[in-house]
Amino acid sequence: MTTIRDVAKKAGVSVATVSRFLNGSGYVSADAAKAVTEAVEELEYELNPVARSLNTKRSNLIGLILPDITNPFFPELARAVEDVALSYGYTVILCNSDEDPKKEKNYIESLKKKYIAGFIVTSNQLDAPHYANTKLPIVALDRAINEKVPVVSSNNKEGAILGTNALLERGCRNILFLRGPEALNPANDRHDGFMEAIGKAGADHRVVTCPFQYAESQKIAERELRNDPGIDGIFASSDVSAAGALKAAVLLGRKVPDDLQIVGFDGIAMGEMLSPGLSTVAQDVYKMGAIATRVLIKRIENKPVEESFYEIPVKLILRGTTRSVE
Amino acid sequence: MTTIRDVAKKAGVSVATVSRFLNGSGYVSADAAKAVTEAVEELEYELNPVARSLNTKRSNLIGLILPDITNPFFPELARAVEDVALSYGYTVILCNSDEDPKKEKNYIESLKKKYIAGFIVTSNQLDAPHYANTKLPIVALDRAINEKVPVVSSNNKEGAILGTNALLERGCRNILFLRGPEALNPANDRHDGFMEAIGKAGADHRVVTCPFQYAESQKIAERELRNDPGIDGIFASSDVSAAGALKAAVLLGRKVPDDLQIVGFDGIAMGEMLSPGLSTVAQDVYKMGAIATRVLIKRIENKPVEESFYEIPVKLILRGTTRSVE
DNA sequence: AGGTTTTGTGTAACCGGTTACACATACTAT
DNA sequence: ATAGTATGTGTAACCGGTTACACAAAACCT
Repeated sequence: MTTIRDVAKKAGVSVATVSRFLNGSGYVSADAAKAVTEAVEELEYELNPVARSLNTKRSNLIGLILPDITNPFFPELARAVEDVALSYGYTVILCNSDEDPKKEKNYIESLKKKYIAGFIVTSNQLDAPHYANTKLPIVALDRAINEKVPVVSSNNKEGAILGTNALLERGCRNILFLRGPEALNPANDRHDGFMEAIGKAGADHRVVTCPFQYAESQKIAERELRNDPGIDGIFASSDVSAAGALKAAVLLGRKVPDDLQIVGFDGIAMGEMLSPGLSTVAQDVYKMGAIATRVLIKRIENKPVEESFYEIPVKLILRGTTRSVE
Repeated sequence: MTTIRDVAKKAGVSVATVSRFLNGSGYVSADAAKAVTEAVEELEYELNPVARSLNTKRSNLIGLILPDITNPFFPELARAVEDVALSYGYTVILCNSDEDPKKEKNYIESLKKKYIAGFIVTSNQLDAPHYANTKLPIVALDRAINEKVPVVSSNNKEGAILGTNALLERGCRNILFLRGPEALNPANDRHDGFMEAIGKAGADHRVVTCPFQYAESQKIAERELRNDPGIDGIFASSDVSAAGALKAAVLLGRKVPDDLQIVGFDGIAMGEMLSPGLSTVAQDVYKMGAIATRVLIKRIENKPVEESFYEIPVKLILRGTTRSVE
């Protein structure tokens, strides 16, 4: 392996000059620059990032902490993070936290020892005191940690209004809202949006808390549909819940979208595979990940960050679980 | 930050002794061990992995190279890899290759500089010459690189026989097989299995190549179903293709499973959300990832590896797209 | 001309570990 | 008693970079 000393010798300069040239720090004459460039070329020198890390106490590692990559929401996020990180020369470390603060803390501490450059943290938990102490650059998705940590999230409230109105405009007068867990910021924002839209329209409605899990959602939807056969619309706070509701409706023999219309939230790929295809309020997950990563890298590189709150617009996608509006 | 020198001073021994104790290498007396243990405790010393890496030229980083984490097959795999890696003290780096050999090569070379410990490589491409040169431990999923690289894969042929027989046993006499791309090992094994089972039964059949993509699969299935209304069974080489076929069938008004039965392959979570639920030959993706990681870590740690080929059994999951057998 | 500032470079310490080697002592075997 | 092995420890070089500091030459002042 060729080292910086080999390069220095070949170029007839000192290692300090080589290092300065390579880092663009300090003064280097044109002659020296040329000699170093040539030596690097000839020796096919490549800087050793570990040696560099050891004394700069920096690295190009980014930690991506998420509850579970298996959750259909996260792969696309991870993909975006990795794409952007790669394009800036960073490497992504995958951390499944299972929402367990202990696991999160372990990741943070063990990666800190590797001089990790920063973290992108996705969690459903509202608070996480152990992040507050961390001096490292962090960007959060969907949750506020403190004022100094930039947050990227979807325009959840607007999205819920969009979704609710889609049902109202298509004639729904008795809407079941499958809201997500109270502990989740986004779920609460969506709830606010739903209430606002439904309040304006003055339509009948019912709100039920429902985890973002398929089987459980199906069970809850079935119960609600049995209890109140008059329900003519379901707005679910996640596509997985919507899929459960759709399954329940089909099993109960409810005609979708003729008797019952359904709108989900998230826009995961599965939506189009269902029959009928799931209408949904789609988040631009890729964009969320990409922006979060760009913001993080700006922070890491001490470049100015314009804002500390980024709201990504959502988009209504209409498929077969809603009728066309007359 | 406390260093090994601080510990040495506090314990009244040399740094060499501390290092030997910490690594369990060389001789350390009981007295010295005790003193070092106490000093470590009191100073809350934690070893710096970067400094260690620099001169051992080793690390606890594992590279996970896969085509695209967004593909529903991979999140579970990634999860398994990360779980097992974590339990052995390793850290996982996520690499989306897009099946691009250039990207793969870049990942490998840039991670080599970080003294990465090994790679788990998942790819659909059959060959990858640049892996052959790498001296690093590698474990492959679903593809052979060379004799020295252990391979983990599903029992694809058996699975295809299982899936095909499930259709035959339920009365299918004219089966469409949506086979995957010729370039993929697993797809070819599944094809072999299908041909063997169908040959034994002597049933009518048709084989069509079909990418593992939803929209395309739907189109192909629709075309085939129109061409031959007598098709009473579809065996798809992936669940995504099966989902496309199901959609096509529903849109054409074919009754599933009464007129047409469908079996997929993979066992992704989406299968149960479809209506009717998708019968499928499920791979134990988590297990594949877990085994691959354990084998890799054994190789990294120079422990003996029993085999070089691990075949993970598949499991038939029957849901609504197949009838119950009389 | 002489003083300042800017430009340019090299030496050597340092980041925080590991380990080769030399040396010392204790235990065995003959 | 004596060589030979096992046990135990410390010194210092090394991994491959970065950077503080000292110093020299050139460029810019007034």
